Amino acid sequence: MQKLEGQILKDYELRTTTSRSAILRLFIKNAFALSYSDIEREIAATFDRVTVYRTLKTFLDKGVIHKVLDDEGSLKYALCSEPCSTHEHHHEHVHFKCSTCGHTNCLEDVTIPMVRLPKGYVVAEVNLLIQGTCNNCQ
Amino acid sequence: MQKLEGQILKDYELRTTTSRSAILRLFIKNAFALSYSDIEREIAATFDRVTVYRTLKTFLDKGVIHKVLDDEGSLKYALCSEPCSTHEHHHEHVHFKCSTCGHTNCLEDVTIPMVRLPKGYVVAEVNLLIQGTCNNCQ
DNA sequence: GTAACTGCAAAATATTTGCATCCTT
DNA sequence: AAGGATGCAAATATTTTGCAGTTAC
Repeated sequence: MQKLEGQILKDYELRTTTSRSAILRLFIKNAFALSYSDIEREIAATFDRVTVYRTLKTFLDKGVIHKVLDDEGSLKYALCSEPCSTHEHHHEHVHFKCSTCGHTNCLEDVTIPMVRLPKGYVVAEVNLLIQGTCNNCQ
Repeated sequence: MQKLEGQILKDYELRTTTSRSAILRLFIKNAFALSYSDIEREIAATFDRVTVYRTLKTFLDKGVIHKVLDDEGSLKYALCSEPCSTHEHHHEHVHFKCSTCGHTNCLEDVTIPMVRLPKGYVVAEVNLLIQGTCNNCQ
């Protein structure tokens, strides 16, 4: 079952405020990554731009959400999954961007195969962005 | 041997102008990916900001350079290698960002292993961003 | 000569900061 | 009550557009 926003805020020791709850709810409702403007589009009427910026920053700092790279270079954000935030060593992210529906989401179950790097390189973190067509848009 | 900027411009059927040559020379000189501000820092005195933006756009459109995703979400650019621009099917990029020196470069020789995706997903393009320590910074 | 490129000014966007007020705990 | 969060105003940064003058071919 999906966690509710109140619980998430409590878990991360964040105060429950209207804007945080609303933004979190957006992330919960949409399974895919949201850009700043996605969020603003849905919320701007209610909350100040600055609040949205600051809330995202707080969530990032606390590890509630993480950055998702878009192929165009625009940044998006997505909720961190349980393992992502609790296990220190979970330093891999696989994101899939569907070129049809335009949505980007995390593929939690996909693991990145070992990559052979040239001598002398040490890997700390790996990010994989895959583009193509998702199962819904086939 | 490294190609010279004049040759590159000719290859891509672009007019040879002072700013294009200068910006290309920057990319040739630096083996790593450059952000817009990296470029401006070195060039701004000589060329207008707008020219830099437009030149980068032209280079992107023609395939002279490609976008490099940064873990922070800031965009960088790097020269396309021969195979990158000539072979239609070269749709893979591996970039390595060293957390010590901060440079990001393309690992041309590294190929991305096949990734097993859930049923229904079709892959068109893959981007891998690896972070860690590069061979120089060990 | 002509189409393409550049620089300047200015518009449009995006992001950050300071501060007074309000709200959660 | 107190510290943290918000909203507003405004500063700063980033990117885009229009247009007139210049340049490569």
